[in-house]
Formats: sequence, C-alpha cells, structure tokens
Amino acid sequence: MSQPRPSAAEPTPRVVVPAGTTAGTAIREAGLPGKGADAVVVVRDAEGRLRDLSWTPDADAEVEPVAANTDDGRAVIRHSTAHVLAQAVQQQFPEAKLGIGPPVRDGFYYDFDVDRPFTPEDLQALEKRMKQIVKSAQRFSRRVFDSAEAAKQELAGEPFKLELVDVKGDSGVDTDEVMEVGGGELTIYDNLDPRSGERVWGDLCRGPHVPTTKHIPAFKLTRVAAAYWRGSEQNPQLQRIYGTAWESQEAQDAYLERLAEAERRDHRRLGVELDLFSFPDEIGSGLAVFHPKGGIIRRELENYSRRRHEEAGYEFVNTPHITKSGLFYTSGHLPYYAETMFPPLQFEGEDYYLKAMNCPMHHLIFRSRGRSYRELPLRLFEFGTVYRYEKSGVVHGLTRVRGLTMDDSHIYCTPEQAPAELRSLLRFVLDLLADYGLSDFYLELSTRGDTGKFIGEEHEWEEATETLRQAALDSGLELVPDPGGAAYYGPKISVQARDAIGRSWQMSTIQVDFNHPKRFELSYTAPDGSRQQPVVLHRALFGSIERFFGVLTEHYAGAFPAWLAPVQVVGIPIADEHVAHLEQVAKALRARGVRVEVDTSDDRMQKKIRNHTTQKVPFMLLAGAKDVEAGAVSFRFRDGGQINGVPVDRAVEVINGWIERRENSSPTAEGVRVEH
RNA sequence: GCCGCCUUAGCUCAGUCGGCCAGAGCGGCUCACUCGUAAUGAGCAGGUCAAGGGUUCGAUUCCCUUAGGCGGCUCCA
Repeated sequence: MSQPRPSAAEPTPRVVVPAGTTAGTAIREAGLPGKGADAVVVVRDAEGRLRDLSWTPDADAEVEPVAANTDDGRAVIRHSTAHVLAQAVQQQFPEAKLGIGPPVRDGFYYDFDVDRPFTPEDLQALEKRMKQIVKSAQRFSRRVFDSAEAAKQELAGEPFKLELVDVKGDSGVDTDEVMEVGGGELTIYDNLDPRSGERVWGDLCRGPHVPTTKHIPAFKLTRVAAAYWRGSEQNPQLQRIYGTAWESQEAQDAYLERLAEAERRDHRRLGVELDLFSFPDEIGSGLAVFHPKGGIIRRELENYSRRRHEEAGYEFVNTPHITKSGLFYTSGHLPYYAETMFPPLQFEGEDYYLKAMNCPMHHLIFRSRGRSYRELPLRLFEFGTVYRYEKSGVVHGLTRVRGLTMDDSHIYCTPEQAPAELRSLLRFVLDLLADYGLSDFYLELSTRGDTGKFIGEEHEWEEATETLRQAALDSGLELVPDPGGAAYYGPKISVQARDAIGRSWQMSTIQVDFNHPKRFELSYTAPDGSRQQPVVLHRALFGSIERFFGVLTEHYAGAFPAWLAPVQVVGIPIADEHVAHLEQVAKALRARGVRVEVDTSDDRMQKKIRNHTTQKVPFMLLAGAKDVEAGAVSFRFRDGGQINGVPVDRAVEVINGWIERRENSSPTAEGVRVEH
C-alpha cells in the first residue's frame, strides 16, 4: 500500500556549513526549524549524500536541509525508530540477535533472531519501552571503525552483523534495504545517555539518524511476521517486527486512517457484504464462485471488453482446459513452471496438465493451416480460464487465485508490423482501462536478467526490448525499468494503474515473443512466396478477470458505476398503495434493459433506503401520494442527495442515459440533470 | 512451501481458568404497523463451538494432525 503521492518538494534554501562547525549549528543559525513537522533532521551534502546534523565538514560545505515531512526525512525518522525498537528488544530479550532494520514504504521493520516468536503482548511491552527511550532523548552518535577487524571484535556477539561486515565488499549489499553497511567505511551508531554521556546501546549502521530519540514525533508497532535472513528461503527465518513512524502525530493518524479506509474497501469484505462471490472450502483454496450479483458485474465487464475487441479487429477463439504434457514442453512452460502447475492426471499412457497458459493453444490455431501475409496481423482473443498451483501461503482473495480467467490474446504479425501494432495495442489497452474508470497509469518495462531462466538469442531480446521501449515512450507515460522481470520467452511492458486511494496495481501486460514462433514452427507465406516467421505479441488487459474484479471493487469501494452495478435502480414505495405506480416505472426501465427492482418488503421506507444505500444501489426512486398524483418519482442517491417530483418519462430517460454513457462517477443530485 | 495468529448461528462477535439448558446484534421466517428520504415493534427458528485423533471421570476449552482463513517471507509465465 502506498500513500497518495509524496508531497511535492518545496524549494529548499541551501545553507553553508563552515569548516569545523556541525551542520546542526549552521541550520540553527540559518533560523531553520528544529522542532515540529518541518524540523530539519539531516542535511544532504554536495554529493547528494545524507549527513547527520552532527556532521562537521573539514572545508566549508553547501548543504540542503532535509525536513522531517519529506520522503527522505521520514525515512530517516523511521530508520532511527527501528534502532529504538532494536534497543527495546535487546533490553527485554537480552539473547535476541540483530538482523537488519531498514525504513520501508510508510514505516520500518527490524529482524531478530529470538528463541520464541513475539506475541502481541510483547509488542505492547516493546512499544512502552520504546516510548521511554524516545522520551529519554538519547543521542545518536556516529563512530567509525578503524578496521573490519575492529568491527568484528566489537560485534562478536552478533552473528548476523558479522556476516554483513564480511559481505560489505559485495556491491549488492549496499542497498536501500541493508542500511547497516555502505558508503565506504564501517560505522556504528551509539545511543548515548544525554546526561551522563554513557553509551546505552549501539548498532552497526551507515546512518544517518535524527540527532536524538526525541526527534521521533510519532510511531507505532504494527505487526510481527517471520522473514528469511537476507531474503532467501535457504536461510533461517528471523522474527520481523513492523512499525510505522511519522513527522507528527497528525501525519500518523492520517496514515492509520488510510489503512482503515483500505480495510473498508477490501474486496474480500465487500464480496461478502454485497453478495458478489465466495470461496467455498469444499471447492478448495483460491477457487472462487461468483454469485448472481457478482456474475452481473463480471458479465458487464466482459461484454464491454468483447465489444471493444471486436471493434479493434480481434477474432474470438475457444480452447480446452486440459492438454497433454507435450504441448507445454514445446512451449517451454515445462519444466520451467512445473512447480506452479497442478500435477498431471495420468491416463491412456499420457500426462495431461490443467492449462496454465493459453498461448500454446492459440499457436495451434494459427498453425492449423497455411497462413498468408494477407491475414496478418491475426489477432486471436479468448477469455481463457487457466489453473495455477499457487503456494498455499500466497493465495489472497481474488487478487491471487488458483483458477483464473485471462482476457488473453495473441497477435501474429510480421516483424515490420510489430512496432505499429504495439503502439496501437498500448493505446487500446489504456483507453479500455480508462473506460472502466482507471485513468492514472505508469508503465514498467521488464527486461531480461542474467539468471538462466531466459531463452533465446541476445540480439533478439535487444531488438524486442527496443521495440517495446519505443512504444512505451510514445505513450508519453512514465516508464519504470524492471530489469530481470521479463517472462522467460521475451520482454514485457506492464501497465500499472493507481486506484482511488493511490495504490498501484499491475494490470495489463504486453509481451514480445520471438521464441514461441520458433518452437512452434509458426510461419506465413510472404508476398515473394517465401516462408517467414511471424512475431507473437502476448497481451492480457485485465490480467485476470478475477483480479481486475477485485481491483475495481476496491477502487470504487463497492459503489460500482451504474453501468456495472448489479441492481441499478430500486423503487421504494412510501406505502403499499404506491407499489403499482413504481411497477409501471420499473416496467418502462426494464424495457430499456435497466436492472430494476421494486422493494415491496414489509420494511419501513426509511429502512429500505438504508438497506439499498448500504447495498450501494446507484439510483433509488421513491414514490408516495404526491408523486403518483403528479405522474412522477423522487430520486434518492447513494450520497443522500435527492431530486423530487421528476416526471416518470424524464426519470427513465435520465437513468437510461446515465447507464448508456457508462458514467463511472456515482450519480448525485448535482451530477444528474433532470431538466431538459 | 516457511513462520506466527485465527476458526463458536448465514454475517460480526461475546463466553467457557476442563463440569449445569453456549449468548448478543445484524440477517432469515411469522405477525402487527402503511409510514415522504439511512435501522417500527413483538415473536419464532437457527450451533455435532472447522474436521479427525489423543489426554481426562468429563473436552467447545488442554495436546497432536488435517483443512480453511488472516498477516508477513519466498514466489507470481
């Protein structure tokens, strides 16, 4: 989860730190704040390196003050808070060995090797100790080790830190995550008692830190989890404590409120509340069933996509859910992905696998007869259901499932057609996502890494990568590199969409593939009569429909646009005698294809409004004696707004128009214009 | 897959330090009420306390196994 955009960097005045004085003194003399949310916590030197306020340059140095309420400032606060946590842990559990403790997005963590896992009660006790430490205003004091040997001697009791000292030479360790070592020298930060100057605690660390623990305005421990040492399954698991820290209590409260909002939007919760889908234990983990209301949303999503694909020149195909193993050997998915495919069924002397990817089947359709260049680009599309054996610990709501339906298509084109095809493809994908209400995008370019998983020739990869990069740049969107993130058969662009509360989700992927055409011996006859190999472009727009469904549910917080809403209109009579009038209105709406119900239950009218509001029905139409007499209805919207006495014909027209235009915003009294 | 936590009525959750008929709200059903913009009232039904095994005179409660869920780690074509 991310916060809704880092605040724009304010123009920061530079400050000159005279030789021999501390940065802190210079900052104070420049009149910059030392307290509050915009307090300067560290400075950035001419090389861009963050320095402690106690840093004392040998020569006059121009520095940029870094305030608490900036991304860098928060990271420093969080990193310092991680130290406070570690100190508290070692006070409470003297046998605890230290792992690493970096800041992360919105917070920090620290890993510990302890005899038993932490309990929620431990967290409370630790938080209390941390508050005492913060209050005691210990100074963070930087000390440089004379040599690696000196460091190892002092850290003899900390096996994990020793390991970090040893691997310090490896450039790979000097990352944002491992903040213990780096920057050319080995340093330790001592925590000093402000009165006695006595060393209370210390930790191998490259820094920088806030001047004292008092400069941690707000923090909270959030959860415990296990994590592998240095991120490898081969290594022992340590106990990780996560926490968050902010430049002010208000900022922290706002963050916690964002978490609460995310929880309210959780599609798993809304799925139950709105009766959209469920995961029956009897079927198995990660296998969803869609209930009638979820089914309507899904059908609308799919139908609109079908229509757009048809308009864009796609042809629709269907393929089976199971296949002999040979096909996946030809494609190369086996043995690469054997671990994430369901184990095979054996019969008639063959291994049959549940389909984990649609592409091989589509290739067989292409190959089913001779192809001419005149047919290209040939665009095959399918809502293809695939099954993947996701490990038990990763299955998560609709976003990570074991059975999913991809809106998968494969485009077969000549190498010359590929660049233009990619450009229009990207445009198509972005336009379509926008039609569903997602409009804030950036792109990620996933390229080949140096592991052995990638097949094919270097020059082909380079060519394909360049083609993709060009298409991505042409889109004008921000492009983030993702080295090593490619599929084994080719590079990809993925479209990342930010939702209504600023979280980003990977949506569509577009891949260039020159390996499958080779492996499947795909060919077409060129104008000169020669046989040529096509390029295959793989793309999924939703990724998986299940996942897209989940993302949209959270994006709209369950209040789906009217065109997607399972129930678009509910008629609410003031009393039983007004039912007939509403039935007439419903009939007129139904004739236009609107999904409408009249609530004839025994509930009072107020209760009905409440029920349908919590069910997030976009249009409620009330009718009492006044409306019946006037041949009218009264609108009530999800936000509580209302428009009374609208003539029935006009009401039908307004609702139908709103749905047909596929308005993605929630209808309101202001947004719906009933006058002609 | 690994670590930790969790599983009590359709949903959300009390409760049982091992012992009498396991509770509430919402939801469902029945009846009364016919009401102008977010909860009318009364009554009724609903649980082998996730499943299996063990310890015990006695297990929903303690232990083990399995399944499912949650939070992370690893993974995600």
